[in-house]
Amino acid sequence: MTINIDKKQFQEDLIGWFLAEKRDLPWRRTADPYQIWISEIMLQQTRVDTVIPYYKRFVEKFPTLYDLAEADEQILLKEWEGLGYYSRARNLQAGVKEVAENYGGIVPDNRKDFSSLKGVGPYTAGAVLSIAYGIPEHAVDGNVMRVLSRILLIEEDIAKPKTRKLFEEAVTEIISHEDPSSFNQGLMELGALICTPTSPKCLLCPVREHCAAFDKGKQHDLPIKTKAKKNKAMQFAMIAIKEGDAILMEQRPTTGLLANMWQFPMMELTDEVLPLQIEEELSENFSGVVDGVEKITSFKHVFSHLTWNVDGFIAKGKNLKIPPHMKWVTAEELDLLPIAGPVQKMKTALQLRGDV
DNA sequence: CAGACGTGGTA
DNA sequence: TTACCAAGTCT
Repeated sequence: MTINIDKKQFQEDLIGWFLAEKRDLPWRRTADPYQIWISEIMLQQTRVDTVIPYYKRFVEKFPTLYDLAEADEQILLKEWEGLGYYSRARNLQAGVKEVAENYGGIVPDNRKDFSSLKGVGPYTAGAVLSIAYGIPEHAVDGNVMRVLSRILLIEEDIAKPKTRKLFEEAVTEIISHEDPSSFNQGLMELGALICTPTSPKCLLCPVREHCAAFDKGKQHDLPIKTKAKKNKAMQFAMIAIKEGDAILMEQRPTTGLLANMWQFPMMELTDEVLPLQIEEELSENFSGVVDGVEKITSFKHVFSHLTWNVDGFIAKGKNLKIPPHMKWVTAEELDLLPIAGPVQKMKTALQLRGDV
């Protein structure tokens, strides 16, 4: 591709602006590749304001790479609770363990080795290598594609995986070799503060004079991005089964949605269900007695790709035979289990009633 | 490659 | 309310 900008001047304008205007973020106060790695994983598809408190707690709880490598997965997931995309946490720990075991605890300083780690894709590899080690590697995220699509007037669909390579080539071409860290971060910071998806602040832009879209008045038409499809709805009954003070919880499978997280036992519904039907089905499933089923709440939880419509019930259990992925917990133990959004809503409903 | 994979903020 | 988004990666 042909790039019609003055590279040297562009780098100077971008980096100069970044160094003067950059936000004071927690992960910009460390030079530790491990901590920078954590920040990049947390920031995937997640807002800066959301990440800040999680990042602070996380590095305090797991200050060194070895602290995380040795951490119990339930503790780890509990720290990640509410951040979403939970496989990021488990992949991060898998990556950290590999560094501890195979790299002497030193985060690899080259793309080939670092990219081989779980959860480290092309963006994260470039981000950590450039920010932590000052290596001139591309780090192309959504911000960078939006910013460069405007500056270079690139009209490819950024929703297509193939397009990212085009931007990686562009960055490789124009990245500063004197300060690749500020260059990459500057591109992203510009996307976050100035070159925003809607209403870009072009009059405040430090690289306006390099921008082909601004020159042609097309900044509002870029980037080109095909829209996502809408998600599907599912119906569930979520049942809080109590035997005395103990409450029954189940752990989700090790793969897929909310992997290894905990929840109140759930039944997928095909249509409207009555408390009596729930009693029958559960009594049969647990080879015991489940009765006193009562609906206590109803809510909707929207994930990125699907929606759960949940009816929440309470019930009493006697002499239940439970499978290995379930366990009885006290209210205190319940607070230690990692649970995701919909389960949080159910737990809140129970707490309001004084049931847990 | 298309779809799975969370959450909370904003228009 | 609907839709889109925000520093992506894995299968």
